[in-house]
Formats: sequence, C-alpha cells, structure tokens
Amino acid sequence: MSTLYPAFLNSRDKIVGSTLALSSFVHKCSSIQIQIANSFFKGGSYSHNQHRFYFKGDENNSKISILNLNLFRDGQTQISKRRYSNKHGSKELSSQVNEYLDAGSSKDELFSRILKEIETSGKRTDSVEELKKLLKDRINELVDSELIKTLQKPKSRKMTNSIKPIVKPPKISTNPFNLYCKDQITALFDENPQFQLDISSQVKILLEKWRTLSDEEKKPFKEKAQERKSILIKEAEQWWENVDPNLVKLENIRRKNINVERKESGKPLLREIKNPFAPKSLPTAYAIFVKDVYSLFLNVGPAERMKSIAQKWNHLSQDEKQKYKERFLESKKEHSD
DNA sequence: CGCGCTAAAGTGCATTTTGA
DNA sequence: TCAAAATGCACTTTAGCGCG
Repeated sequence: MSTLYPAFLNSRDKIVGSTLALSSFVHKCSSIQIQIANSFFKGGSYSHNQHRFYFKGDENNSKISILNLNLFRDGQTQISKRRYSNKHGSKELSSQVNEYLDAGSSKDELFSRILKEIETSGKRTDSVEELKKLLKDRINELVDSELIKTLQKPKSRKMTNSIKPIVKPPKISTNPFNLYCKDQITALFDENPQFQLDISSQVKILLEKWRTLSDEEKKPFKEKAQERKSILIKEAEQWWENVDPNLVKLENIRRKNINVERKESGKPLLREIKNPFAPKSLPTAYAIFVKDVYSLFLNVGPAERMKSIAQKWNHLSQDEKQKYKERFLESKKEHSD
C-alpha cells in the first residue's frame, strides 16, 4: 500500500508526534479494513453531525488498532488512533467493531470509495495546511452525498438528561503548588515554544523542585494562592447571588438522573450543588453536647467515638438534656436579635 | 444540618484521548 | 463540537459516624 499522510491531526490542528503516522500504520498492518460509524449527537446548546470512519488493522500482527477519521458537517476533521491496551481487550474491541459493521450495508460503497481514494492518491505532504485542505475537499464532497443525508436524526434530550451542565458553579479552591506549576510550565514554553509537554513527568520534576524551595521562596506562591482564592470566593459569592434558583434545582435533577447510570457502572457520583455561602443553621442541642464532650473520647476511633458519644447522650437524664436544649434556645434567641 | 475527626474524594495545573 | 476521562502530585474539601 502506498504511503499516505505524514502524521495525524488532532482536533487542535497540531501534528501529534507521539502517534503513528497513518502511512506507517498502513504499512505495518497486513490487512486494512475500513468501517464507518454513523453518529449524530446533540448535547446541550450545540447540535452537529459527525461521520466517523474506522480504519482497522492488525498492527504487528498482534495488537488490533483502529484509526478514527471524524468528519464533521461543518468541515472539521479529526484523525486519531485508538490504542487498545490492557484496559480494552481485543475481544471487547472486535465486538465493538462488528456492531458498526452490521450497522448498514449501504455504507460499503462509501468505504470502498474512500479506500480507493487513499490508495490511489499517493499524495504526501508535510504541510499541515495542505493536509487539512485535502481532507476538507473530501469532506465537502461527502457532506453532499446521499448517504450522509439519509443518516438518522439526532435524538433530542431533555435538559435534565443532558450531559451538559445547566448551571456550573465556579470552583474556589487553588493551592500554592498549582500556581508554581503554572508559573514554571509557562516559563518552559516561553523559553522554547516547541517544548513538548509531558505533564505527568513534568509535574514530578516540579514537585521535587518545589520540595527544595525554602519557605521564603514559597512565600510568593502562597500569597498568590491566598489572593487568588479570595478573588474566587468573591466571584463565587456573586455567582450564587445571581444564579436562578430554579436552574440550580434543575441542575440537581440532571445530576440525579446521570447518577443512576454512574452508579450502575461504578463511577463516582456527581454531587448536588448548593450555595456554600448560605447561612448555616444553628447547632442543635445534641450538636452542642457533642462539642462539649468530644475531647473525652479521643482515645477511640472516629466512628466508635460518635457511637460512644451518642450512647452517653442517650444515658443523660432529662434534666441534663434540658440544659443543652436551653443552650440551643439561647443561641437561637441571640441569632434572631 | 450541625458537632470533630479521619479517610477518601476532589481540586488545580496542561494536554491528549475518548465519548456523546 | 464540547465535555469528560486520564495523567501525577500536593493540597483541600468533604462524607461518614449518630442523634434531634
């Protein structure tokens, strides 16, 4: 098979260096199949059509790899290689592929057309722009094709089932080390715009550096973090003041709906959102009691501790309980004044 | 919801990959 | 096309414990 394209483009129009070039991929595989998946998606505020092609090959005669060619109706292109390591066994992969294969025979024509095009073009280019144009031309041709027109329509989703958040509260937390990372990584890019960032190893390096910094050297980052945090808090307060409470309710409904699926698949659940600045309710009589006697139970573990405190509370006489109830009423009175 | 504490989960950074 | 997952680490926040 002829050499095709020098590299993959990712969605940001950068050549992905670490990924195999399509050409070498094609060469490595003893056989190549091209499959098509038709997908229409609607998520939140946008709606678009995406046509996805799978280039399947038994790379090195062992691992199965798949290339994604995503064609969007608006002319965007995305090529990426999907690697299946330990996480996705080849079994799982092939069933996934077969599913798409059976999706419709009318796609065969388009498959072969693309395959032929790739085989016979023999074009190669080192220019990203040129590569983009090549793909774009083909897409323009494709989006007008009968096949694309017959693709199924997007399923509409209720807002409360959407993957897109209805409202998104601003995040407040930050820390000195994060700011240090940002600072250092920005500097690396400034020094060398071609710098290839491997974030995980980079953070390791930065962490070691961070540990060697003196308190004096850490100070500006700590101060900056404090500063940033107070700004974030102010912004968050503003946000919560202005947000429509009905949308917050809807967002929590959406999260509950999503959590049904997440729970089934064992994924961590989305938390409900709530206003962290809302006034807290007063400690109850029992809460006051816990605070009073807590230090007496430090010798046992936290769970055991609370059980013991509860037991002690239950053994209190009515008079003693009454004292705590009065303390609660007093604080309530003070609060209302 | 609130008490105090701990274990566990979440958060930031940047980026690519994957999913919808 | 956007959003989430994944990546690693320190730091930060929160769930959970029981009761009213």
